[in-house]
Amino acid sequence: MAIQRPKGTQDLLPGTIEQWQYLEETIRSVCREYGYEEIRTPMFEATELFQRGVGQTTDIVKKEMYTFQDKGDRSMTLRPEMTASVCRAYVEDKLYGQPQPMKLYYIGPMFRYERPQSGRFRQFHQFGIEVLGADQPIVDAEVISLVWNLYKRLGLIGLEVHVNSVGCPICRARHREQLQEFLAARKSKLCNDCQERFERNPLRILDCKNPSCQEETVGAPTTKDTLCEDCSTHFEKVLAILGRAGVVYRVNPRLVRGLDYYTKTAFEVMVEEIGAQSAICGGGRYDKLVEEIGGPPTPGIGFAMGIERVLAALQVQHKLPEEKPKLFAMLIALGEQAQIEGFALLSDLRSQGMPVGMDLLGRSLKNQLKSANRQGVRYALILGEEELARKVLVIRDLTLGEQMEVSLVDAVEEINKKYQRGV
RNA sequence: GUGGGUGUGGCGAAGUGGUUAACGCACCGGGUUGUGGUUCCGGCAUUCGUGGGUUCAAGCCCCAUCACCCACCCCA
Repeated sequence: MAIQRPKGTQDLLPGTIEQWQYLEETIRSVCREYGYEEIRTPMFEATELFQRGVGQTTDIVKKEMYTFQDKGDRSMTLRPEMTASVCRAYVEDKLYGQPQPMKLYYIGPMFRYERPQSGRFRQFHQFGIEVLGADQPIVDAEVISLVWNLYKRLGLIGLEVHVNSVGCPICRARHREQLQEFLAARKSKLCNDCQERFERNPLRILDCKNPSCQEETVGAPTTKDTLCEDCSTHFEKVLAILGRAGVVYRVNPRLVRGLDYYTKTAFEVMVEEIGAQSAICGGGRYDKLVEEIGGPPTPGIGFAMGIERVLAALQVQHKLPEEKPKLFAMLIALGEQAQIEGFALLSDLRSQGMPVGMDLLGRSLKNQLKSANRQGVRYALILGEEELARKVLVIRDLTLGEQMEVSLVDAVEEINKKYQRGV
């Protein structure tokens, strides 16, 4: 058996790569409009960065990291997410010394060692943004509204934006305590998974899909009941701004995010119809993270969006742009001399910005035309010995089935005219 | 890590023990000397993921193995 690509990775081939480019271009223009600048960080980092940044107790760190020893016997890890890296760069490159806040975005591959399934890969791609150095509720609203408007521009429908506040470390601890108290009596009625979650992550029980667990958690204390004054007003302000901006959201008091670093605002965007992994975006505020990895106390907020999942949603909703012909014209040269002259003509056309091609397989006139037609090329530029002798070029419109002759000296100009007209 | 499903040419897909492995699409070539899109003709799997086994005989049965898919956990 020939060598195969590693499990959970993919080759992006011509035909789909255009969809990626379209999505990336749309992302970049929305980011530009919101005043975000791109950041690129290494694809691997010291393992410790993720252990501290993402959190020792998370599944990502406990079982999903691609970790290896380098030749200097240092433990390195392929990045499973990028927030920790961006915060590391913020500290290491002293971005706190620049005008604040830093508004950054990234697009790139992430790596998690998991069993692949629909919408889940070992190498997957995320677009994300991070705002560092601003703690105002309006920042939270801007971040959420950026994704919202991106999805709107892409034409996605049927999305659900869930918003919650997980509070600061103080009220979060109180919530956890009250929740455990509430659930203690019902623990035996919960599913096995939830019984395990009881100690490790009781908040997650609220999110269990098991119907009986949902029943048992009715009336459980929510984050909303336990938020401190500061967290609660922050949350209210975020919601007010979002509402006025036209973002349709749902407050979901059961929304808890999996990564340890979140504080206050947490949110998630879901689409059904792309399979079990329906979250296409997740994010929130992380006011303690920069400090955690050794930087100055700095508030932060961001999100990560799964490129593959958004593409899947665009696909099922038929919102991807149609495939366009790659070439505008195809030169059909007959005879060696014509091939040499035609090749030079192509160079001229290309230098004017026109995408043009010619047969590279030595095919007959008939098969060259057939091939041009199948590729959806609009014009065939026929140059044979006869044309060459008369210093003319036949421009054949393959859509209309009509052709005209132009003198070779005027050819580039004539073709360019058609190109500019878009026909 | 756990459970289920699938594996036939570039793609889709017949075939459920018996001579040469349907068909469709795509691709390549041709239908007399330089004009495509329709049509016609031809080419394109010594072989059915891989390795064993059963049998006179296996793509079809058994075992193992690998790969992919889906779901759980969790997440983008």
